[in-house]
Amino acid sequence: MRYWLMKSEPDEFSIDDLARRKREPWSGVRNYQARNFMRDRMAPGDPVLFYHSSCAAPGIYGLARVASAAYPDPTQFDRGSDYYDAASRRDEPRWLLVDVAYERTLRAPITLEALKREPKLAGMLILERGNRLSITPVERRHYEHILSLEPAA
DNA sequence: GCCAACGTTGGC
DNA sequence: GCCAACGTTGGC
Repeated sequence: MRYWLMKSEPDEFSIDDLARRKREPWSGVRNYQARNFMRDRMAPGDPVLFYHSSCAAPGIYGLARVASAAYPDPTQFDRGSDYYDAASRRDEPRWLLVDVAYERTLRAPITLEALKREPKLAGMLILERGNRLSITPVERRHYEHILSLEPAA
């Protein structure tokens, strides 16, 4: 089992949206490294940290799980979609997605600011300078430490 | 295959 | 809105 962090802009799709939908095809990934993670490394059941980016308080807002194997992202063939890719062919799809299932919303978000303050999280990809990858693997010890930062119920 | 130009991401 | 960082594109 592997652990992951997946970014989403809450204006586009937030943890609350996922809570309503329960399960969502993670469409729109247009980066080869992120695609390869989904294709080669992700497996159903893998835990996911749901991260809000490009917002007032970026950080981890909830927990989810990978809910399918990778399969072709239909938006790449949809001319009306922002994610349309004219160069991708149906017989050889360039972009893939996985379904993501809602697990729960954190009692309080663990902000990027808070993550940066944790010496034990040094080396996490999300904290590395210039990292823009929308899907990153997370070490188990980092995942567990992050959960330990959640305020008690 | 190099690399400059360009586009995008995402924190601030 | 700015801009640093980084990925992609395309001319050569």
